[in-house]
Amino acid sequence: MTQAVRHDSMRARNLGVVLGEIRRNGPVTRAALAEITGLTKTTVSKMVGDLIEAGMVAESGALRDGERGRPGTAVVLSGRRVAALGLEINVDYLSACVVDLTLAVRLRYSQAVDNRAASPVETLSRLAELAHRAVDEARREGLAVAGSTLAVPGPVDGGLVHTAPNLGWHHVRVSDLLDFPVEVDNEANLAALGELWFGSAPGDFLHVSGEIGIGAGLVVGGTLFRGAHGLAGELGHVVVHPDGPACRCGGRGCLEQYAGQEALLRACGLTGIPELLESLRAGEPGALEACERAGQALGVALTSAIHLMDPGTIVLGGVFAPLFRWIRDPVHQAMAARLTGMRHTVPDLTVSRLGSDAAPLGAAGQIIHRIIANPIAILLRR
Amino acid sequence: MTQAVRHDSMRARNLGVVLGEIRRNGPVTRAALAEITGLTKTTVSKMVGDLIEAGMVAESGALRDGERGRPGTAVVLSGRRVAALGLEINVDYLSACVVDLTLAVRLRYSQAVDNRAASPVETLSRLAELAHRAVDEARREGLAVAGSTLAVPGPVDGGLVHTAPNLGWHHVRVSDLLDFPVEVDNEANLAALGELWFGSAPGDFLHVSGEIGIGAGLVVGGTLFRGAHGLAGELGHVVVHPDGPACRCGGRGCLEQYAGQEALLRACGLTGIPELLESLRAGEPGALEACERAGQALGVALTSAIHLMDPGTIVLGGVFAPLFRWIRDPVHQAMAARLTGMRHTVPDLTVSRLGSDAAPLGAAGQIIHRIIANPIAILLRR
DNA sequence: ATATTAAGTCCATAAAGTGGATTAAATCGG
DNA sequence: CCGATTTAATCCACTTTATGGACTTAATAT
Repeated sequence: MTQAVRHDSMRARNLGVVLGEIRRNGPVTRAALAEITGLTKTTVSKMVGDLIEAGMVAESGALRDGERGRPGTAVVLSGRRVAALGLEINVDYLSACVVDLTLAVRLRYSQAVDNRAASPVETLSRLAELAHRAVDEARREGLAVAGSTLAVPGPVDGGLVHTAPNLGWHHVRVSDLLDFPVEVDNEANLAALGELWFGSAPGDFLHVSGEIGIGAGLVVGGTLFRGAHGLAGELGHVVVHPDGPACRCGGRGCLEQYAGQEALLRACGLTGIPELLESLRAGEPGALEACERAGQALGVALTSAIHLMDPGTIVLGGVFAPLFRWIRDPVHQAMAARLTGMRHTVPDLTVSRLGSDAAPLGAAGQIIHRIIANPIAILLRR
Repeated sequence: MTQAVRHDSMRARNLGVVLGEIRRNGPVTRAALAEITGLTKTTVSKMVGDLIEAGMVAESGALRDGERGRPGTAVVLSGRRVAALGLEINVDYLSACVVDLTLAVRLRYSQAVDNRAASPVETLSRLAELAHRAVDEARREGLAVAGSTLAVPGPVDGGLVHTAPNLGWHHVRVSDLLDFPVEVDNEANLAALGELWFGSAPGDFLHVSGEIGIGAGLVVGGTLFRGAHGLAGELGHVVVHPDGPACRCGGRGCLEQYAGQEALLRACGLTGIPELLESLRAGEPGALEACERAGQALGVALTSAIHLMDPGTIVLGGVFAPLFRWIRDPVHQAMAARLTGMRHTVPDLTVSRLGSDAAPLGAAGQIIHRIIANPIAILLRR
């Protein structure tokens, strides 16, 4: 439902529009912003002044473009003051990063811990420690951390982690166990947003994050698609073969049974992804064939996903990123053979540059993007 | 990208918010609207006055609710003046309907024509005739038709019908061949919206429209999901069996090859849906088994769709509506067996009450809903 | 050196919503 | 049955925010 607009919310929204255009259009003059937004120069000037005062925007010198007439002074986002904290809990590590308003990564922490062996309380208290360290260090650099988001490997509904099978979590309400406010979201969702904001993906893509399970995040028009209950994107359980091997989800022939990390390693008799990469580089036939098969299955599942969700491009991330060289062709062939009749073009198949960093970056980016869309909260805080 | 708000657009938006709440909350008093929207009574009163003057809202008498204090006078949407035209071209008929602002169907026209035998120009000139008749008759009843939408059986991108295989259309730009402005959209999309606004579906569902092909429209939070190029929802080509029979799309084992109208009839050796229904009612084993198999395949495809798109409920429409009695159980069983491990609940499986009327109703409803969201265009026209 | 052009600021004005006061029309209690 | 209370709707002076034209500033062109 659309909300009513009042004078204060009009101003709040317009501040967000101006700040958003400053972000999109790099160094811009106030006059250009007025043109872009449709607001008057007066209004834009006043807003830019407020944003500068709040430390969110800075003047970046005169913009001499060779045209005649008085040159404008361009403004850009400033990373000096406002920042956000991105957190991730995964099976064998914790990580945190601090990102400023320009989306520059300012701090990065990582800690190897086996979280399967620990209780949610233990894990979260370790995480809190990491988070406090990050916030303190950020403050020493003059950054004010305006919010934080936590990525967890499992479906999340309104701050409640329903199940994170690989962590052994059930019904964990994270906010009850942390001493600072945090938003919680699914790792695959945040990884897709990370790819959107920090990677090279355009505004429409399906990001496949193959970790232990296989998740996917669909971004359409720069917005994450979440479905009715926030459970969309479970690519790992798309049916590849209705009579295939039983899956831990209760179904049969799910993609995870063909292209999941465990299935992949089992198929070539290896114990870890590093070993698999080594075998692939050595050209061992068993490893190559296992990848070929996994790629074909992934191509079949992606075909269904493309018909249903119509993504712009496909970005392979997580463990599929290092394996890209070897799975690209089988995936592409399986898709091309099935899709060309219905669509003029088969979606591009690309690889994520971010790998496992995508989720915490997306987590921090989510806060930053919310601030840029609605900077009034920061203005009022001062 | 969010647009800047100015005084005029603030008013335009708030008018839409007020009108939307009048629609949602049935007969409401001005005071209640002020509470709901967060605007003041003064503002709401002024807007309701304007909307009444434009004939979009009417007072519906005093609302005596037994509470003490002065009773309010309730207002409701008025269907007196504003209306929209919904049009449909399908393989063997043309249809048109006029719907007023309250979503009451005021006029309905239908014409049996074999559109496969006709050129797009012929078909569209017949359609124009039907449309003009509808608009004239509506005017005689005091209705002003504010816009129209046309449903076609095939993917549409910005007014261009790329291919409508069952009509034999290729690259038809409809607006060039009609003498009145019309929006064009895919039939499955509009059928889903018809189900949303005229049927009994809640705001989150996947509407499956099985006609010659099998399409689907996903509605999330009352909004249709279209994907990156408007091609989302091609349920008929979700892969059920990667090595199954070849499909006209170039793939193998698509759902259409198991549950499409042609496959279904071929499996039991019958020539039409009426005959199939008769056989089913007579309990003939061949027909029952064909339905059982089609239902299982549909259940497998829906399982993939649910994992990927997380719909609230599933609504079966088109030819699946009359077959519902016989396919419900196999579909449900196939879904339940595969889904229960991952989700607490399997989406409800319901049947559409609208059948083939869904698309033209959705077409007209789309115009009405746009007017309700942005009534300023109508106010200015007077 | 002067004309022209464009950027940014100033200021009076307009548009729209706010909030408290007022009037209207009910119910409640004695 | 009448006054007190309560809620609806309207009225009006005021606030917030954006507008638009005038003005100032700083560059290029002639």
